[in-house]
Amino acid sequence: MSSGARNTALPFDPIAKAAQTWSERIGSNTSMAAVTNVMRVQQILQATVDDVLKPHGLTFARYEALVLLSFSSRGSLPMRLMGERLQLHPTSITNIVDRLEADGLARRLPHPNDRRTTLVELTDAGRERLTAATTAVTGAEFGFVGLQDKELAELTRLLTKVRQAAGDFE
Amino acid sequence: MSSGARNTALPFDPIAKAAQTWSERIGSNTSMAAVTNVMRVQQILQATVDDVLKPHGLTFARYEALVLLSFSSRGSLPMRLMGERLQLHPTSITNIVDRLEADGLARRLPHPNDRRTTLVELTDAGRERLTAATTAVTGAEFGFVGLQDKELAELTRLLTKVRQAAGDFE
DNA sequence: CGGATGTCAGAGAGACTGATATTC
DNA sequence: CGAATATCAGTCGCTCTGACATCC
Repeated sequence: MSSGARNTALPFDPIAKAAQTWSERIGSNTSMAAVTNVMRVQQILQATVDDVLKPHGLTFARYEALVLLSFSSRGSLPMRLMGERLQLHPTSITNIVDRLEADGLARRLPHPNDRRTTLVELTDAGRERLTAATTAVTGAEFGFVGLQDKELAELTRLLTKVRQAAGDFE
Repeated sequence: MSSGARNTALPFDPIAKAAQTWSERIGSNTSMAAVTNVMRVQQILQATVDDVLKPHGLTFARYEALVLLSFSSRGSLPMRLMGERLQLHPTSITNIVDRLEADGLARRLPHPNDRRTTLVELTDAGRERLTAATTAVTGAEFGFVGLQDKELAELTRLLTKVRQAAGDFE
């Protein structure tokens, strides 16, 4: 994770070049170019955000979990619900909560009515850590550079459409 | 990899909901929403493409490497150049080429002039595998659904702008 | 009983660091 | 000599599958 292969600034866009060769030899390339771009931009954003969060002892996945917990109205969330919102496998949630708990940022609680369920809530340390991390990550604009707010909104609109078509939500 | 947490189709968009809460409590959320969308769409695309490629014994990373090799004019590429084009760490290239070679899809060759350099070229089996995989992956439109060609092009334009601003190319 | 919830063990692919041999 | 190329060993964070205990 983090820095990656970002030392070399190529004199041309390798993805655009591949897209052109693709269209010459294979055919329509709009999907292929879009996919490659999503993959690469995700890689860039992940590396940047993780770099920013590293001094705070967080990864983006854990940061997202903290944000989610801080947004819950009751102050705690069942693990199952966390997995649903973050679109993560139950074992991934277990893993993330394990690490947050080991760092003293979150705490497991028994559910009052349903003993199958485990609730998770932020600790005071978790809240403080989240505040500091949020300052850092918004200061870096989440690694997002080069786009105006209007373009960011358009990007969000297009990607949301994809998620909906893929069945992420209704 | 592959399927992931895609069983649950939520009745609402969790990312949009988080973005709204974010703007109420923290402030401007355009970067945050865009980043989360990129992360999630990448996850969806990766899972879909890997599922399609699995019967062909390939991952997206290996598929990309095969495409790159097939696009080279001389029929072979130095490993260093592969890393540059695919934006991958040298050890990742070693890893990928190891696997392609183990599957008989690519072959290492000594460089005629520079004995530090290792060239990689496709085998006939690699070319055949690539053709079959390309048919499969284009048939699935690389997992990209819900967007018109025009929107795909716009998406590519925006993401390319991000990559350029991030210093991927000049 | 069937279904839901969370955990554990094990595996996998990808990416990193640090060290190393070889060659220019 | 320093710089470049590729490899190897080890590590890490994340995710998955399959099995399991517990509880509704």
